[in-house]
Amino acid sequence: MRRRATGKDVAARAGVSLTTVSLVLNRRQNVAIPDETRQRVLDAARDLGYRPNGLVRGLVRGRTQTVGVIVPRLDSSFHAAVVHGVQGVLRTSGWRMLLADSEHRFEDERREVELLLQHRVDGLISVALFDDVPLSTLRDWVGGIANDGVAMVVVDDHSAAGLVDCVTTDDEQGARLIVSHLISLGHRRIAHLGAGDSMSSARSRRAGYEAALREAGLEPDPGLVSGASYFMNADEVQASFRRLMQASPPPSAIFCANDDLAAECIAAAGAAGIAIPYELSVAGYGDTAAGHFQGITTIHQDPVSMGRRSAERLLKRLNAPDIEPEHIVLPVRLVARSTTAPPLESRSAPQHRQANP
Amino acid sequence: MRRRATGKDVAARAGVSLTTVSLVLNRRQNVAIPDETRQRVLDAARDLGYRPNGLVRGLVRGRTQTVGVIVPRLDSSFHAAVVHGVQGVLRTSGWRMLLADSEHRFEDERREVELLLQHRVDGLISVALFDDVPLSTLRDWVGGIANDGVAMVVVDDHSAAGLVDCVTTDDEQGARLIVSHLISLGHRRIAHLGAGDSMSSARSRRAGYEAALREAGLEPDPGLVSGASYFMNADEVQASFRRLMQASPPPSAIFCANDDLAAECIAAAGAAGIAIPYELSVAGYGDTAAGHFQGITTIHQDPVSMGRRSAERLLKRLNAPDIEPEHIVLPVRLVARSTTAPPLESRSAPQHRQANP
DNA sequence: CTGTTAGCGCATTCAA
DNA sequence: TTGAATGCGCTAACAG
Repeated sequence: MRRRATGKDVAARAGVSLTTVSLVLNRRQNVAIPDETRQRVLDAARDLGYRPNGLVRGLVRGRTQTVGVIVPRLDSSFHAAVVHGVQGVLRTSGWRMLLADSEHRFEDERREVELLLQHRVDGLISVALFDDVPLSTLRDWVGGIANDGVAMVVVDDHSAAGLVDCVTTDDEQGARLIVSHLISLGHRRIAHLGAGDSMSSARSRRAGYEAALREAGLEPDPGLVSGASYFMNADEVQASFRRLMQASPPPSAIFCANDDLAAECIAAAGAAGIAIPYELSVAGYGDTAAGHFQGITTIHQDPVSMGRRSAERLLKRLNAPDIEPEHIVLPVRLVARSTTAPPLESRSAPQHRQANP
Repeated sequence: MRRRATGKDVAARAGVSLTTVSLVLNRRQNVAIPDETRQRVLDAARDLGYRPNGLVRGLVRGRTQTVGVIVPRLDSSFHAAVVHGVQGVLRTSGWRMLLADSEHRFEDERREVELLLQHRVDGLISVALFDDVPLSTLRDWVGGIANDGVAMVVVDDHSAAGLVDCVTTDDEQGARLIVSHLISLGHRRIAHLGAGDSMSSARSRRAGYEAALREAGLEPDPGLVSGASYFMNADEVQASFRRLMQASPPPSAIFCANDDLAAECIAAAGAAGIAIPYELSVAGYGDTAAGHFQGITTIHQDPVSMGRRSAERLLKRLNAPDIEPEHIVLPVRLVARSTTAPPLESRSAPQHRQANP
């Protein structure tokens, strides 16, 4: 590898000082440099294939124009879309992105963030989803980072709201929309195959579920709630599904915390010989590819926008570090498809399986 | 933002010199430091929340332990999966990743790479897909980078094979597999809705298509090939589809260059009242979510492995810069699903347009 | 308008 | 074993 040309080399070749080179290359305003000189510098730089050293620049200027982004897994389409949104904003603003993933593990995230900070990123965007850490630990950690003066935005989780900027979608409203949809179809026994309570979006979806029931004069039945995580495998979903269906009376509809769970749920129903949506309605959340192609009734959210808004907010904070932390909530909308329908008993004459209300 | 502790601060607090701090923190072998001193340094660093400055480290050491990754679009599941594979390898090796996207535009890629190089990435992984630049331009560009002594791996395109390391899947073999599958079902008039010839994978798929035909003693008919890009929209696909179906005799099967094109093709067939697979077989390529959920017969490839292999190769080259450029070809396999079947004429007595299976 | 000077924070000689 | 000195490549004051 041949030695890279430095600013000094350019200066020498152009017959000027290092300062002049810097001035020309950084297009400083309020410093007028004769076109002739400027051109000599530019030519020399081109001839030498000069590439200003970004590390040094960052070192001297005290900012790197780089933001660190951490997502749980890059192969989740949701997270990839968030990153895409972030990238779109950063690119057009001349920023770079250091990307890391946490594999959903808090310890990994912590380590990765440490590395990002060592590399002096100016800001941090974290799509924070941990199912393995208490809220207080999370808040302590995030608070510490913010306290260090690092700009940070947390996406899709508002556990750290108040400490740093958060960008989420309106999970509670989404859940409310979908449960209200089921209620308006005539369902009264509506179960929730949830995702536990460690992630704020899961908590919000459950809260929306209960709120919608109460608004309709229905008392939430804890026996109709099951599930521990967004990422349960087929067996775990099947177990949860069976537990829910053993309630008495059994639910006529199940609202699942995401589309993947809904897909598994539908599979479990199929295995049990239960016809969807005729005997059982199933709704999901998130409007992923799985939901789309399988015609699952779901809630649409827009991860690209989430990324975009996060990046915009981060850039704003970097320009004005003292603004108050904000919680940005993006709207969602119901997408009614073919896995939800009126319950059996509200249609024609009920058969053996279900009693009349 | 409070001032960050520097190595000097740590040295002062531990009552040692800067050198000692550096020695301790970098765990240099062949330098024995008394446990007592070492511990004092470690404690001081912890107390001060010392974070070694990665920029300076990179500057002084001449390597940043960072690789630049450029993909066309992060919201494509294929590209996201590649990046995920790359990340998996980098993480476990203590490397970081600067990520950029090109939006499929050569000029953007060039600009982004320039920025990455300014930031002194040690290596580059490019998922290079351009439909807008001549092969020679591409090779000149890549050759220039390699010539500069920058380690580079190109993924999913072998246009630059010989100049830098390339990692692709066996596109030609994949196309051959799928066309052979169609032939073995009895098809003789097999069309190809291709993706033009600017991307090497598209060229390879077409080559495999023609090879399979020839191996079966069928002469490729240029009139049965259409299409200009992987990213044609519905209207464009529809136009291509119509053109293909106007051939005489019309094809009984269409091999599309990717699953999305196949999905559009199926939609176009639906709009034309053509039953799939009964009247027309359609095959895709890539085994994406669209293909999976729509039951499209396709070729499975493994983008995560592609990313993984690329990263491994890059790290190897960084440790041994003079190894010869290699072209790594990953295997693919046929996934037969429900959009392909024997052609109409080879079954029972053909009726006018529709018959009973 | 342009050159000189002084760091940025750390790793790495070379001495002690 | 540890410390003092040097330099990585560049920008920003400050002069001239």
